[in-house]
Amino acid sequence: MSNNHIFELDRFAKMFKALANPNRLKIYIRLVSCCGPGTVCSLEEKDERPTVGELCDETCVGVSTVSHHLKELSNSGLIRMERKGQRVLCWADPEVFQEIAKFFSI
Amino acid sequence: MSNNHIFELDRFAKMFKALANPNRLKIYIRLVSCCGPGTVCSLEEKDERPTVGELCDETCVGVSTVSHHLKELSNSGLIRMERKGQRVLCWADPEVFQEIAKFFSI
DNA sequence: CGATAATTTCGATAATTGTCGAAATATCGA
DNA sequence: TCGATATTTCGACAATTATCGAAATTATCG
Repeated sequence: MSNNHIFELDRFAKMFKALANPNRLKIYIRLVSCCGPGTVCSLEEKDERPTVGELCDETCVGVSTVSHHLKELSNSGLIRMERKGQRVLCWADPEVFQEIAKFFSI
Repeated sequence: MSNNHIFELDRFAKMFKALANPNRLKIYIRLVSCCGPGTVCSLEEKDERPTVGELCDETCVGVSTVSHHLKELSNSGLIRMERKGQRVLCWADPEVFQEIAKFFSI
């Protein structure tokens, strides 16, 4: 942030936009808490990754809305999604998380 | 983030929303680079704080738009503004910056 | 194949946003 | 008080967004 990087303004703005909705932020925090850097999930325990339906239950918002929010989080690069049979597993991208952390470091 | 805080979801979402527009993000980065934590400006050299007009020149966007963006950044808590004669000085709130940094720390 | 379950897409609607130029307001200096 | 400069407010408009339920899609299991 404070260094003279040619800065990927639009990319970061897009990520912040993805975090600008309380429901999406809630989802993202949920995904970081289970699958962020430093968690077991981010290494091996991929079973911890929640599905779309589980996130839907937790946020108490319509499933189509959750699906839409997840797509936006995914498009911004913050999270990843992968089909596993009938379900789609979601997790926060640890490297991108670190990138933002670095953004906010002096 | 990873600790069990009762989390101020809406407040943070609002701050991220303020950063979700490229022009506002640009302004915020500008204000952090001169008036953020660790900079001289945040301590004593308050003369470094840019005015609305200066930010307008740097962003190449209409003055009313810049004024509007600054208000939004200010409303979210990210920046502070203070009238000094004819001009209004702007700077990033160092404590809030730290708060976000902490948010993105493990 | 047919039924069931999970997820996405579609279509719609109300609400919000980014931007501008013009007008209004505030402050200073002479 | 008048004129110049800086900033905010106003009014407008096109674009985007959050949300929902219904329909379509994808995958699993008998």
